[in-house]
Amino acid sequence: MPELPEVETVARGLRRAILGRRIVSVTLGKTDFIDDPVALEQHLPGRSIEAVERYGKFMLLRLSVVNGGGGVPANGDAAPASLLVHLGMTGQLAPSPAAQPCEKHTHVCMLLDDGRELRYTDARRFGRIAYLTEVPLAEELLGFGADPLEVSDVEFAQRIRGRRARIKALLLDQSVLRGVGNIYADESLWKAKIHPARLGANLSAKQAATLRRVLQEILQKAIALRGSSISDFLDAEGEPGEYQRHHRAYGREGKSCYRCKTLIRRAIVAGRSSYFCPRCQPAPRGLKVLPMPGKKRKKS
DNA sequence: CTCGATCCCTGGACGC
DNA sequence: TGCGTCCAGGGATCGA
Repeated sequence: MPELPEVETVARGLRRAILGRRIVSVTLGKTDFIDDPVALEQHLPGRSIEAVERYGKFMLLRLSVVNGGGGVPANGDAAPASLLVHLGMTGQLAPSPAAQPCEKHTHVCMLLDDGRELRYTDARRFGRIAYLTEVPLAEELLGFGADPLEVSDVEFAQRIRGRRARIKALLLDQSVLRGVGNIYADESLWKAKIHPARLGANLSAKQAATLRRVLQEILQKAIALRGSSISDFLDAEGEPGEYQRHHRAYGREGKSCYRCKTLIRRAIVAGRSSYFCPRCQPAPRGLKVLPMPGKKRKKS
């Protein structure tokens, strides 16, 4: 489940592996998660990858302007463009030798000028790929919130304490903060001793400041350990991350809290499994969060 | 504004 | 072994 640290890890790996490489040709598999598949086939070949950036959970592969020997390219690629990639739940983007058989669920193959292929595989296809020129890209990125690693104390407090939504929902909301997902939301709330169902507006200034600080510490540490590999996250070198060993809340239902030994519980908050210590992270008064609707099925 | 429900998708876990 | 069922979750969307 690639969140900010995992995406940052992949982006760093790609920078080392494919920067400056030219895309020779593109082969597509299933394309229902690609904005405009034809645009990839038309506009990627001939361009080189000039930069790899991360924006929240997105990666941005900056493409060179094509200038094939003097004239304006026939396909109009004389303007800057980027390949926007979201890994969704199960997406992987990594180079492989072209001779190596493709993994199952490989949906995009970009042959590079050094005999490798940059391949995108994604079993569930919750990811997204889009070829975008400058203006559409800028519009695309407009709606996103602050970078959690950069956000100031004041801005963080404004974005959180000005809202009556649950803090868990706010942390997951990409228009509030870009890049935080379920794992790092739960980890930071545990470390800050804040219950996920608390309302943003009800956090004290001190709690908001603590939350911002621990969120940044956790994200930095997770990046240093190359992300969390829960089920199938692999970086651009095909290696798993290590941060899952440091999880204190996420996925630890029924295990004892590292601080107080109370058993970690799970509840659905903001529509997501949320793990917390019921003692360290006291529930807000009047909380109506059904701790786990049992085996709730579709209503009959 | 905020909420929950629903859908997308497949692999893996689990029950029988 | 093999089936059926449930579940995970980021994000879009829609109705309450």
